[in-house]
Amino acid sequence: MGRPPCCDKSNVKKGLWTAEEDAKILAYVAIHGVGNWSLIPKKAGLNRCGKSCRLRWTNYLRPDLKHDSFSPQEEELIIQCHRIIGSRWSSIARKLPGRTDNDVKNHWNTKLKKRLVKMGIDPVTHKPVSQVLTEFRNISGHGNSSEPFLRNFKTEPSNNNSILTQSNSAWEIIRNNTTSHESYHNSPMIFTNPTSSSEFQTTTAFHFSNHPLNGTTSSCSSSSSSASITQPNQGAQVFCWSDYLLSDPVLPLSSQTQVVGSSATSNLTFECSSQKTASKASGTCHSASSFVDEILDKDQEMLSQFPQLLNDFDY
DNA sequence: AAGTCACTCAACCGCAGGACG
DNA sequence: GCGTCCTGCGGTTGAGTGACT
Repeated sequence: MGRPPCCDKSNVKKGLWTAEEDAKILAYVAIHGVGNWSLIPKKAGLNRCGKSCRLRWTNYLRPDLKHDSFSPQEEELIIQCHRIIGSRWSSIARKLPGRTDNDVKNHWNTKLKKRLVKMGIDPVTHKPVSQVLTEFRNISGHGNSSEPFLRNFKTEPSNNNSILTQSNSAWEIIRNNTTSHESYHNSPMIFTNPTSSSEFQTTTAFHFSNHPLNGTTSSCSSSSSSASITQPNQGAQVFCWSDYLLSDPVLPLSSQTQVVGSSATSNLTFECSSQKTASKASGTCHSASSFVDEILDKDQEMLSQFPQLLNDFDY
């Protein structure tokens, strides 16, 4: 059972705001200040949802907002921030005085993303598209582009943007070419750590072509500046990935409790720079850890290594 | 001039988390 | 601990508008 609606939607006005409605909001806020948005429509004489009033104030009426176009410096900052933290628009907007998260989000989606695509840069990973595709091919271990999920990666040599005209990014193509089950069983899943900068960006790909559910073995690889690209089955350290599947409702328990390490049944490897992770991964399975724990560990590791990078953002 | 298309951006939606009783 | 309310957030939608045919 979901939450009840914040207001009677059948009786509230929707759509664009009139100057009169704006004036009512401004007058009310000037006297009473912001807050208690659910009461404002009634008190200010507006036939609007309180949430809508808050949004109108936050995104348009606030006196500290800029309404001019984005400067090149602001655009550069958005791109840099997006590269580091991804689509956390509110955090990015806090770096841009006078801009709202909605402004930043819209500007990214309508201008900056397309600009990067035109430049041949994947707007998700902020890497050159060619590099993303090369890494994908390498990581997947499927150099043969006749693989169904790789067909879209065939590019016209004369048109560097041919891929991206079909979708927003190589990342999306990868996602779009996999159903949820395909991604589990047949296709690589690539994760980009949103808290990493360009220099420290970590792209991790898990290749489940030999998922236990298929009755065979599994492979996994990770690539980053601090963790070099490792082809499946070539990793130096054994990664007990099945630990992370213990609570996976999709998988039968018997398939999830695969033992690796000395076991020959798994070829899965995971190379990483974290000593903590490495020690955890070497030999013994750490069944108490979870995938989330691993990500948090990674965040902590990054925080300790590059505190000045992450201090700029609110988490 | 009229119709179509593409783009922009204001606004909406649903979800999550915190505060509070 | 639980339910409710409020607020913040990110994704998505659709009206408005200009460019193009």
